[in-house]
Amino acid sequence: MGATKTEHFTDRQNAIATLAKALGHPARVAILEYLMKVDSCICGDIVNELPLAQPTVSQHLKELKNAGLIRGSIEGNAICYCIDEKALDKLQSYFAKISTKLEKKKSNCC
Amino acid sequence: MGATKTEHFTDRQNAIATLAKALGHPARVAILEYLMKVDSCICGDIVNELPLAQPTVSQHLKELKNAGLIRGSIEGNAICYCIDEKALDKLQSYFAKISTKLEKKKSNCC
DNA sequence: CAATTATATTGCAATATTACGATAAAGATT
DNA sequence: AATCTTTATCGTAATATTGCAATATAATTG
Repeated sequence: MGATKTEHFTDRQNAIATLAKALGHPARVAILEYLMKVDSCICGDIVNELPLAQPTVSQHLKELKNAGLIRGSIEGNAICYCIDEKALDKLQSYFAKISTKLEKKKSNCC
Repeated sequence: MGATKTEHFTDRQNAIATLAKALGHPARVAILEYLMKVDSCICGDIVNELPLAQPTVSQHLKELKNAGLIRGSIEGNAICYCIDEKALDKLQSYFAKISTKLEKKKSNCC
């Protein structure tokens, strides 16, 4: 055991979980926010912004990329990372939908 | 190593990461959606809805509760779980803010 | 082409998560 | 009170994550 039983859940549930999991670490939230802050996707220097060693940051970037939250394009010998809006829109619309549904119900319980 | 260095990040970043992490497993997304679907917070039978053993579900519920996404109240010998709207509003407004910011920028890169 | 710069990968240790059987706890039912 | 129902906890195995030093890779500069 120890491995998530993804096959038992819907694609949609797995997709949301994958995105959420990618943001389930403060370093990755910080990376996202840094990419938001700088106007264009400044290449590099994400490492300098974070209180973590370069290999660790590289790994977090990889996870964000695997989840589809950021893209990286080679720019000389540096790499230019930027946010993938589609993934964030997915999260945004998911939670927006939930919030409006909750609004309607105004929980008749607890 | 292996432990997240939360102390190096802002409270806000940690808070978002905690909520996101809690939804970083499809079973917990499924639980949330089930609680949305049933009108009132039906007590019990979450176990029957999920393809996981009872102790596993109990553990997932605990994590959702610890993250503040759900609340549980004792109702006889059963327990009535329901969504905590505040936590979901936090996520909703976070991603809404990000989406509008991204909209404005229309990424001048990559 | 040697040295530098920027990022990725490897390998590994520490810790966390996932899953479940067995069992406990606590109220409900008979 | 004995049993049933419902949920939690314990113990444990399998796997995943986090973090970093060392090293590799690849483009850039001198």
